[in-house]
Amino acid sequence: MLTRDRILQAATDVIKQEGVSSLTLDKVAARAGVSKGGFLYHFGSKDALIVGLLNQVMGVLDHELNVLADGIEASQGAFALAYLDYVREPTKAATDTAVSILAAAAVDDDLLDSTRATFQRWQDRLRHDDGLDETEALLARVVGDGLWLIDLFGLAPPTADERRKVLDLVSNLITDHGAARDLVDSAE
Amino acid sequence: MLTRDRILQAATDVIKQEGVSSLTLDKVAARAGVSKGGFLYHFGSKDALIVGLLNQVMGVLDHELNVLADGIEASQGAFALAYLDYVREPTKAATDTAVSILAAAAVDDDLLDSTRATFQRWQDRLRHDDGLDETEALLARVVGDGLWLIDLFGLAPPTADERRKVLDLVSNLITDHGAARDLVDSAE
DNA sequence: CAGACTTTACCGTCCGAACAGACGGGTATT
DNA sequence: AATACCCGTCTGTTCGGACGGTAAAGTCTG
Repeated sequence: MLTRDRILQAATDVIKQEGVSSLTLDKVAARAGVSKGGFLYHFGSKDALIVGLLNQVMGVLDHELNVLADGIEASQGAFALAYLDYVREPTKAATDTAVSILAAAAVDDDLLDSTRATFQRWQDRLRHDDGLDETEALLARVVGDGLWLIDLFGLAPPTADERRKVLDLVSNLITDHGAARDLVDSAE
Repeated sequence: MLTRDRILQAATDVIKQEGVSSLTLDKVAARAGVSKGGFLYHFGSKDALIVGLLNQVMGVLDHELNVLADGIEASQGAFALAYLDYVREPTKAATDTAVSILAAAAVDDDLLDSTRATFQRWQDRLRHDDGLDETEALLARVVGDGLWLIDLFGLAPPTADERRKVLDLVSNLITDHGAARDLVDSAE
C-alpha cells in the first residue's frame, strides 16, 4: 500500500475513532507508520491533507453512485433511485466522506468548495438529465442527504426498519409518477 | 444584556463569520467585550461554553417548534407539519443551532449527547403522539433535517422555489394520508 | 550518481487554563 | 450615618504545552 494512501486511511481512522479535534499531523503520521517529515513530504500542509481526503473519497462516492445508477433499469429516475439506494445501509465510502466533510468544515470552510461543486453536479443531473419531475428528484436528494447527515451526527438515527420503509416510500413515489403529480397538482 | 448572553452571542458570531477553527477563548472574549478572565468566570472551560451554546439554542428551537405545532389546526401530523414549516426559510435559531452542533462535533463528540436526546424526543413525538403514519412522520423529519443540514454545509442548496415545492409535496403527502398509504401498500 | 523518499531535530506561535487581585454594590455592625 | 466587611463580577498577566511547519541530513533504489 502506498504511503500516501496509508496516510489518507490513517487520517480517516483518527477522525472516526478520536474525533476531529484529534486530527493532528503528529497523530496521523504516527498511525500511518511514518515520521512527521515523511508525512509532510506527501502533504505539504494540513489543508492539503484534507483536500486530498475529500478528493479521494468524493471520487469513490461519485463512481459508486454512477455504477449503481447504471445498474438500475428504470426508465426514469435511475440516478435518483441510486441516490436513495446508496443510503439504505451505511457504506464505508459514505461514512468516510461524512467525516472528511466534518474535518474540512472544522478546519476551513473554503476547503469544501470542490465538494460543493460535486454536489452541484449531482443536483444538476437530478434536475435535468433524469426525465423525472424536478421536485421528486430534489426530494430524493434531500432524503438521501438527510439520512446520511443524521448518521454523521448521530441525531436520533432511525432504525433499519424505519429507514427501509421511508426509502421505499420515496422510491415508490418516484417510480409511480402519477401519484406524486396528483399530490403536487392538488396543492396548486 | 447579561454578560453571559453576550458571550454566547459572541461565540455564535465568531463561528458564523470566521469558522469553527477560529472559536478561541480570546476571540470570543474580545468580541463579547470582556477579558479572558471574565469569560472564564462565566464558562469555566471551552467545553462548558459549547454546552451552554447548545443548551440555549436547542431550548429556543424546541420552544419555537412547539409554538408552531400548537398553531397548526390539522387533525393529525401537526408536529410533522411544523417541523417542515420550520425549515421553509432559514431562521436565526435554526442557523445558530447548526453552527453550535458543528462546533460541538469539532471539539468533542460527547458534547452532543444532550442534543441527541432532544432529537430523540422529537423523533418519539413524531412516532407516537401525532396520529400520523410512522413512515410519513419520519419522512418529515428526514426532509426537514436534510434541508437544514444541506444549508449548514452549503452543499448545493436548492433555490427558494425548489425548496417550497418539495416541502409542499411532503406536506400534502402527510395531509392526504390516503395517497401515501396507497403508495406504501403497493410496495408490499 | 541521481532522485525519490524518509528521518531527526528544531522553531515560533497560539491556545486553554490558572491565578492574584481590583472594583463596587450591598449588608451588617456600631 | 459612617465604618467595616463580604462576595459576585471582572481584569491583566502568566505559563506549560501542543501544534503546524521548516531545514537539512540520511537512506534506499535504479
